[in-house]
Amino acid sequence: MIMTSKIENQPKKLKAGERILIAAELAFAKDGFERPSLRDITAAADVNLASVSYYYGSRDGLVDAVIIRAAKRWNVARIQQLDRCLSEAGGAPVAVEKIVACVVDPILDEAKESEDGGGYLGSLLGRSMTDPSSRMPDEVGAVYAEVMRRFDEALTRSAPHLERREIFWRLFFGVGAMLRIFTQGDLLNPASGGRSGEPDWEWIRCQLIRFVTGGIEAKSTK
Amino acid sequence: MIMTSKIENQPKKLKAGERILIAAELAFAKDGFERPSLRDITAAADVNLASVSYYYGSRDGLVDAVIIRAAKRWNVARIQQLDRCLSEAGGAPVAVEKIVACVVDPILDEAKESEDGGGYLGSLLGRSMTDPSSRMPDEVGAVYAEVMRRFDEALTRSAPHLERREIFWRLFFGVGAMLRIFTQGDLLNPASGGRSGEPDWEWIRCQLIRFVTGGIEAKSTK
DNA sequence: ATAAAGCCTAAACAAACGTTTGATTAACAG
DNA sequence: CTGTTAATCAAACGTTTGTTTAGGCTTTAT
Repeated sequence: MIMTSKIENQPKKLKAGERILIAAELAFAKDGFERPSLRDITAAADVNLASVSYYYGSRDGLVDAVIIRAAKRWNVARIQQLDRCLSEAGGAPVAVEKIVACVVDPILDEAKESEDGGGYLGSLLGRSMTDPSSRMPDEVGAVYAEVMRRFDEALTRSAPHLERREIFWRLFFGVGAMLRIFTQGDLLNPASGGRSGEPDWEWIRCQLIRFVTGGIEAKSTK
Repeated sequence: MIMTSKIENQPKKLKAGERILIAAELAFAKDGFERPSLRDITAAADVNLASVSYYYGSRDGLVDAVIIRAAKRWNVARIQQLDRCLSEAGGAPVAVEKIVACVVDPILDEAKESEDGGGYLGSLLGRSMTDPSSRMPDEVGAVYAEVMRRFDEALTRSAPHLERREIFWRLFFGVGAMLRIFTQGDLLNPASGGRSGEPDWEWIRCQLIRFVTGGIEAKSTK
């Protein structure tokens, strides 16, 4: 018989490899790359423990896969948004503020839309760049290099007062400022400073972009 | 006999509790709060494994102790430097740049002087604020609150264009920018961007301070 | 239908972990 | 000295870890 085996193939039923990836991404973002055990992850994904070895070879392989997937997703979105800005400007330099937005928006958007409101997925980025256990896989290093090259190119035109290495470091600092939103646990929740009911993503975004833009536009140390 | 028991009490021979703390601080800064095992740490400290339980109750207790020790050290230095600036200004508002220096210098100085050049001790701060496993102990939360209050007070006078919550968030971003120096592993080493022989701490410090100052002085979103 | 490949699973593996124990040694007070 | 407390130690405890095994099930191709 044909129909008996699987009743339906609705979106709920992904293959084990995918389900692991999704569960692992959430677990790593929440608790770091070290703490979640494969038993935790596979239980959440509702797959067998051995599937991790089958699909990713080892736990480290799974960590790499999660990082690669997220990094590509973010960096593709960054370059797309930058290209859009560049074509809109039609040859003229793009405002620094807009370039900064291209760097941070893909991350903030994803965090904003994350249903648990905590920006777990955004915090994954923070961890993937800060955790000692996350050795940057070569595959994703190349993607970052390309992104860096593109933004360096754009800022060379939009912030001509800066030296080359200053552009690099100030972008670097800007990313650090953004990561801080995610890596400080329960700061987006109420009771921090003001009694804001829920994290006001748009306000924070404005604040971040203005801060980073101000930092980049600050005068050179030449 | 009296003299036979201990030949000398030179600085090399600290008590086990201290030696654990020192070894653990280095290990946690290098590899995060999760990875180093108590066997690694006690071996490096040249003490018995059970000493951790004896002095700190548990592994979590040791993590807390390391964080508390470092956080107090840094925050005391920050407030001291701020007080010095305030008294030098003699009632007038202190330049934003100087306030920023008070926040970052205690960390940068310690990293600079760290013999292995990698700023491991500075990276400990980054981890203590980013790692999911490092729940901020209450004892150190109070210290941070005091530091925050003092710097908020100073910036209210030196950056009067900002709302209260803007001051908070921009300081927050500034710390994130600083942390980035430490949490990106081998970026301070050569082969990154320029072929600088060794990390030029003074240049990086200037760059960081200028970036953060520019971010804080950027116009309000009011 | 039969074979082959891909996918999934329960069970077991050895290794490493944090913690506890009980005994031994050092420090010190009366 | 004697007695008491603090500090250190080797050894073992019970869990939990990532990984492997061997086999069953499903799908695809011949």
